[in-house]
Amino acid sequence: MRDINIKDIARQAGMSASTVSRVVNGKKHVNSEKREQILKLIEETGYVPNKAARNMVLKRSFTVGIVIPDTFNMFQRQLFSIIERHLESFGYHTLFFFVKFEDQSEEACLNRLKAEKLDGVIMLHEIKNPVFYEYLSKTGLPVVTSTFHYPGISAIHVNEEQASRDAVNHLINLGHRNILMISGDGFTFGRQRAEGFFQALTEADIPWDESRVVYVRHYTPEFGMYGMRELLLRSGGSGKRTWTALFAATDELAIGAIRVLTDEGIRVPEDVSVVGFDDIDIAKYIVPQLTTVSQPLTEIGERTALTLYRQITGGNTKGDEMILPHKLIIRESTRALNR
Amino acid sequence: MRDINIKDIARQAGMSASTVSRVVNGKKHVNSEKREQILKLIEETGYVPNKAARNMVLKRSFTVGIVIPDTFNMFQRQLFSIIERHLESFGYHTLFFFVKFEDQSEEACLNRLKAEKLDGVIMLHEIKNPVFYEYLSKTGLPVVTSTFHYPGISAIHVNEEQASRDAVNHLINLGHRNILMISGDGFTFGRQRAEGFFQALTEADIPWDESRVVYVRHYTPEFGMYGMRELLLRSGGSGKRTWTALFAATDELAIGAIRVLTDEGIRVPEDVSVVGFDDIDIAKYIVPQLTTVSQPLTEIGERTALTLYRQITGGNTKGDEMILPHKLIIRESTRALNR
DNA sequence: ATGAAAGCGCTAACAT
DNA sequence: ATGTTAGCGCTTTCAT
Repeated sequence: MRDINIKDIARQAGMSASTVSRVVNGKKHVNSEKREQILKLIEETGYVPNKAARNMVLKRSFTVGIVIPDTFNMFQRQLFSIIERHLESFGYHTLFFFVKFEDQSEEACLNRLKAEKLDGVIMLHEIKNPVFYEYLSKTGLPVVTSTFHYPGISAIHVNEEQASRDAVNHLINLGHRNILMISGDGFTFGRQRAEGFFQALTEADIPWDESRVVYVRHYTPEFGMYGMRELLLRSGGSGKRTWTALFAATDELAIGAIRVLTDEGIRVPEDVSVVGFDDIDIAKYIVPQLTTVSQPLTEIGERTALTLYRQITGGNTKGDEMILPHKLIIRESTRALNR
Repeated sequence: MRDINIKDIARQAGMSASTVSRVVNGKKHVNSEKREQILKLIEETGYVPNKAARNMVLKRSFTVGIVIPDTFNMFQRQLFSIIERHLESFGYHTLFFFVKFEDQSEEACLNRLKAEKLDGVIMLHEIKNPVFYEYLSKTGLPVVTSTFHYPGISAIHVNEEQASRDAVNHLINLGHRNILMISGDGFTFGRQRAEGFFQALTEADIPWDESRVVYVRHYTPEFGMYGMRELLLRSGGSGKRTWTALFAATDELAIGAIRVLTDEGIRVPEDVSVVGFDDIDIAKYIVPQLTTVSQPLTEIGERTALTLYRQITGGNTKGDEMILPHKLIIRESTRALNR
């Protein structure tokens, strides 16, 4: 069945395509009787304007691209739902660009980006290839990065180092001094969170060396298990454990780590306190409820969408960096060191 | 900066747009020297064909729509990643249609669907409005439903009733007879899983009435908590507990339920055994590791993508229903009733 | 093997 | 207020 087009409507109404177009786009200067008639016809026929044709002549798509890792975690999953909702309320559709782990994926993503005539781009994923950013700045395409920062591009994020320091200080205030960390080497935030960890130790005059942190490949429970096992190995096995607290760069890492600890007969929080990061949805349901750093998900999503919208509609916010407040959420997985 | 188009390339190469088009689309009948020259030019300039123009003339978009609930859970999240990957390997892009809880969202979704000139649609969400299905069958648009079935539409899913029966039988075999269930009223699978629950009880000659199942609004941990509290209330509070096992229609429901049980001082699995459904990623990491029914995620994703691809490319598979095998995964959250 | 020309469905400038 | 017309960037006959 051929879809019906604007000319079909025009013909059936006995008017021109222009008039139909005006009605469809809610323009002024059209007789209200004719408007009604056309609207009725549209309703009856189920006519919907062909988007490709529309995009072509308008040279835009009313669509915003969201660049997100293929393996997006629950934090990102929640974030993009919020962003998608806000964008929709601004009248934009959302097109996802899943970046896979493979190298050429970034390039493929860029090519699709070019072909789409997007109105703007939101990046929830830290692309490595500088060509990507060059293209964005060269074309002047509105962009905002969410949860990380790239020079010259508007960004919405928390202060990662400070947030980590707060998490670690919570542990220190609880009396812990021998603290380990699992982080990842994939993205900037992994290094920033580790940096905050070291800063907190330094400020508390706790001696440390690099071996206190293990860097894993992905921020998933599975890699949390790997990281925890490695840390256990480094510290001479669970029998000779002298450390009493663990900071994980993401909640999912923490969940994996807790799994290993539990299997080893090490109780959380009785034997070891654990802090995560992100405050993903399930953090408050699992046993033990996870103490974690909460990023203001809703606000990040809102501000990201709004900042992009402002850029698209001309308010020049390009390059602004917005740091939103994080919050330490103390739950059951941490407690005072009993000694 | 204006994006460059096919004419720019043609002019720079001193050839016609037709030739460039042939090269871009890998057609025969073009001098290999000229082909090289054009390819080089494309490389240098970073030219990418305008998708809207291409879609318009071709009357298709090489894009598949995926209809998915706005609040998609982790199971769906994993599923759609797999589907997206496969579709991409077939040369199709993916466009997401998030259906929100509000009523008019389904209609809005249908309108967008119409405007997009999609090559096919995959539904991971059970749309209620019959107009939706009418449109699909009227246009002959390839469609596959995944994880549920609608008459006349190709479907890939497990046998929900049987899977539930298996889960409940596992509890029964462990000696449990007083078993409760949390399900949802939102979608068909919620009713099917409850149906399987009742069937298993009947088969084991365990008397039951409807009050053994509580139906909650969403399949989330939060609603798992509500459901568990309601069940506790119905059975006279945690003090007078006589039931010993719980079947939750999704793992997320189970996680919320376990949270409430833990808060009430009821231990899992020592006091109460819990079975979930879906085998979401974290099910094997949480404490206790969740016994659950695993849907063959990878295979469902593969078959869904493949079935749609076959429909698009003419192999007539329309209306086929494919039932894939589920598997009971026994972990730590269930154990034999000790009495 | 290549180019000229038509046309996809739509919007907007222009004319009336 | 409404219709006519041109043109968006591309593919595809149809000539040559």
